[in-house]
Amino acid sequence: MTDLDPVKDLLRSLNPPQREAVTAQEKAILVFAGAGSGKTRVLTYRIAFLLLSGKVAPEEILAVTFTNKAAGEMNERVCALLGPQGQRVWISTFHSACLRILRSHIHHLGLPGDFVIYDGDDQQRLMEGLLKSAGVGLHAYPPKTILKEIERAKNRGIGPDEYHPEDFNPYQKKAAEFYPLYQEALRAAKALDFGDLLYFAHLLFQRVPQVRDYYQRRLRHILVDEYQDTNSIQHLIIKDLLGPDASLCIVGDDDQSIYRWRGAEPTNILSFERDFPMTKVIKLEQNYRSTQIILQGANAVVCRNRWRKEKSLWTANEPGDSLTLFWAEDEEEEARWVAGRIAEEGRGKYRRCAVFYRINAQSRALEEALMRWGIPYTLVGGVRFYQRKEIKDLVAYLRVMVNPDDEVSLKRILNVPPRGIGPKTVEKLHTLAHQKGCSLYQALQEASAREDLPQAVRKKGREVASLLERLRAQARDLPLNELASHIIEGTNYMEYLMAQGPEGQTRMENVKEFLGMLRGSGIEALKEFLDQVALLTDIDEYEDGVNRVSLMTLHSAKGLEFQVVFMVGLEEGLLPYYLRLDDPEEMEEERRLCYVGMTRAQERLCLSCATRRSLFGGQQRRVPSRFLRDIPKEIINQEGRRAPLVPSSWVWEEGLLSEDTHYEYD
DNA sequence: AATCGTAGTGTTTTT
DNA sequence: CACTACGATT
Repeated sequence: MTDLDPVKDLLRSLNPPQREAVTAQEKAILVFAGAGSGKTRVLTYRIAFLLLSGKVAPEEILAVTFTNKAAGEMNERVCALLGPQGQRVWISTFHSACLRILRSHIHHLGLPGDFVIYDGDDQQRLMEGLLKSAGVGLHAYPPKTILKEIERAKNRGIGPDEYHPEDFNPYQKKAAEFYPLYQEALRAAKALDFGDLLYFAHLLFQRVPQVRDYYQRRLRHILVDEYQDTNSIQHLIIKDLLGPDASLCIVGDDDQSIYRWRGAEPTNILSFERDFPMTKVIKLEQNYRSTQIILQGANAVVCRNRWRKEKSLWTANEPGDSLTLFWAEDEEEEARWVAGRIAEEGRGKYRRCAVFYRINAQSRALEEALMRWGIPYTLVGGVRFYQRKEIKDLVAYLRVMVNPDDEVSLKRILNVPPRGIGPKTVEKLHTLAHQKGCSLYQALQEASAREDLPQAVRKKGREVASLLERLRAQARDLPLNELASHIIEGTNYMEYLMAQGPEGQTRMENVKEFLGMLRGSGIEALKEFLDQVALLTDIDEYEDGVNRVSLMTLHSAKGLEFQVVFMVGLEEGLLPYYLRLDDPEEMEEERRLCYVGMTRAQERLCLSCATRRSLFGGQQRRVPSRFLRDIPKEIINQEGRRAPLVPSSWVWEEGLLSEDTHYEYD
């Protein structure tokens, strides 16, 4: 029987701390939510609770999630609880939220609202151009490294004029030099990079108080998920948005912080109470997801971290089966074992199963084995769909339709497919643009009228310019898929791909798939599409509900759960990854990564490692991961061959196991 | 300007 | 192994 009071009805299914988190009235609420403790539920119920109280309107709530997919799911769940008014709650990622804010207010900063978003690839091309024209060697100063420094600065809210690192290393020196130039180039291209989306949002709030006040007045409740993975600038943005009377509820788990390398500051959550003195702290420690044994194993791994908030996750679930460990000869045997095990465990219900690995390169052996067993699978991530050359080419065309000033995109397509506009011609166009102080696109328009340019250049220029202009006119109101078809026809793109042999075949498939994904018509729909594409993540593309095994990296696995989980490659150097062994803090993050993977499992957790593995070209002898060693052996059931016990005298070839890492199985 | 071949290099995780 | 950069050739 359901209660007539919807609020009571809502709260009945929650445990006491969950209920407390949902109903708390404090201005600052910090929820430590262990893995599988129902935090998404708490967040959605809290939103529902606020709305049902009748004192809060949907527009007054902002919920920030980590991925677009999570945002979409939360939106669905809120709507399921409340009906259509749930649609009006603002649920979004940091990046999407900032994008929306900037689209309507960035003009206050003297930037146009119809900017495009540059991804890492675009950033690199842009930086490459700057370095080249400044005569800086790309080998001595890789664009990537410089960009990393700049991004680091942006993530901490440091602008181009304030960037003066104290312990200048050569890269930082170059970064300091090029940061302003880079920003200028972005501005000229009417583009913002990922970092800018956050940095400019913060800048906007700082410089233009009336915009900040508008949001502060409007937003009475802000909720943030995965707070352990926020960086400084995101923390600042939350503070900007939070008005004096608004309440902030953050949810997170320091044990699941796995994005420190990307600038996330777990201190944001750990020192939250210091930032907001009257914070109400709630701990969700009951796990509803996993068996006791899975939890015990995961805890054994993570509790060895020194830098963590003490907590005790427990479950009322069954003890469950032992963890399974398989010691393979090499990665192929490992993959065969996984496939065989899935055929058995999955019993045709493949969607129950997932395989996690540290790096994408590991997926290959698994794919081959699964294919051989006839087991359907989906690969999350890897070479991202929108990162593929052919797709990026088409996206570049579409971008130029919207924003001809986008120089990186224009340069990308100027000679794709090849139409005789090589580096020399581009150079000439560039000088022309420089002389006239106009954009490359305008220079292209004018090229045909210039007597001082060679015949060939004028002709080619005229052809491309008129093609692009024609398409641009069509972009105004044509359905997007038709527009894209016109691009393909107008450029003979398919013929170009066809000439690339068998590889071109798959590319053509991709292009066709891309065409199928285009919806709507007109320039506004196009803009919206481009925004979406820019902020898409691997996991956003992941479609659950299909009956397939899921293959993904441990990072992508965050936030998901599966009945049966396989974690492969539990070896020193792979997990923990060899590049992160020296720094103890990074080492702890590897440990958390392992913990995140393990806690995704509901019923069964199968672990594996190999004694030999060919990776990066060569074959390497491998030693089992120290994380395996931390799991009490009473809960491990070794399958197949008995594990080769690892004598402490084994020192890994590359010296990754130092002598003080006493390494012994008994 | 385009294309093909070779040599050399460096391999994470992603908004 | 896969990718790129660069150089020689068409």
